Amino acid sequence: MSIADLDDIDRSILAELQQDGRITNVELARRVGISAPPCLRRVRRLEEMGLIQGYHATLAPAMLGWSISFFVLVGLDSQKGAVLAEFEALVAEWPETRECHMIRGGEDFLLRLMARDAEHQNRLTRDLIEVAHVVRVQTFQVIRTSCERAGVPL
Amino acid sequence: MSIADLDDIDRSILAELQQDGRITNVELARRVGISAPPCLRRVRRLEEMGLIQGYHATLAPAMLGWSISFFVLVGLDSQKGAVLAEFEALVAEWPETRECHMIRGGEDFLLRLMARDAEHQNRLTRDLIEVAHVVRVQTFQVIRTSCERAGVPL
DNA sequence: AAGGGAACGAAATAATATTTCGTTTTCCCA
DNA sequence: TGGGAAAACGAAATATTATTTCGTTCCCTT
Repeated sequence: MSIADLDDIDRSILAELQQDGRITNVELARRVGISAPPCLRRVRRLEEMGLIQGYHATLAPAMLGWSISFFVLVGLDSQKGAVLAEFEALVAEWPETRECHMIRGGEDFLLRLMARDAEHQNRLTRDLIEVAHVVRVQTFQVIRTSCERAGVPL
Repeated sequence: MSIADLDDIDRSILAELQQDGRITNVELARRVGISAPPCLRRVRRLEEMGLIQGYHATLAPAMLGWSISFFVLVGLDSQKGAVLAEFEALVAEWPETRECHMIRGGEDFLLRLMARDAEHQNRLTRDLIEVAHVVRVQTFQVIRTSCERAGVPL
């Protein structure tokens, strides 16, 4: 039940499903060079092993009214576990929070948020500054994204 | 052909597919309260409109040997269009590059990279510094990710 | 109120997923 | 190195799902 149990066919399956999560099992089997039943068994096994965590449609943010994406470096006045966990729990409740990474290298957290417009973004930034223990906030507005690959290199 | 053409059922479909991209059309139709044929027609329409850009399996990076994720703030010595485009094209060729955002707010780019181990990460960071026009590099190593939501708020 | 376009849904058909089971391959271990 | 068990395979049968067809309904406009 580890990476060692993966052969080339498994890796091909993962690559194909990462590329197209709605490919049919028949087509997937054809591409990786085995018949449908064992292919499906492999997919189920990869899911059960937790290697495949789920399947998601990728939507177009701008077309849905979420035209602003921005990152925020956040510094807290304490690195105690309870303070960090409290911060994480609070920002995770905001629907605009897409990612919250605890980091090493200058500040404590790097967030990615989405906003419907500039006013919305301003409100989010102000709200963030008001959060308990937050002492520094540095915003990086995304102008354009030239590369956005889902998942892992395969 | 815009967001105005979306009704509540369309939004429900998008939310369901963002949550589970491999749900069957029958189940999707049941959840959004219509029968299968019109549901499928709506999905196809949303795909053609570009609102649904694709479907992807979400894999477990650590289990596949990609245990390190890190962000890098990159500053260049020029903001000329050709220089920016050249940088984007170069880092996009690296398989370890997952995201490359041009940003406003302190530096020029924010990258997200993945590495197999610390040595690999060091090599990537050194390579980045050697890239033409790069004058500043600040690395933020991801210690833990408490929130990672795909897509947009719905 | 009548006409027309768009969307719906039941039913039929096509395609795909999944199970079953006999065969082949792989991998230990004597 | 040979034998045997376990695992994986794939053809075929079955179950489920996707997709098309087509008659009906619902609006919306005039």
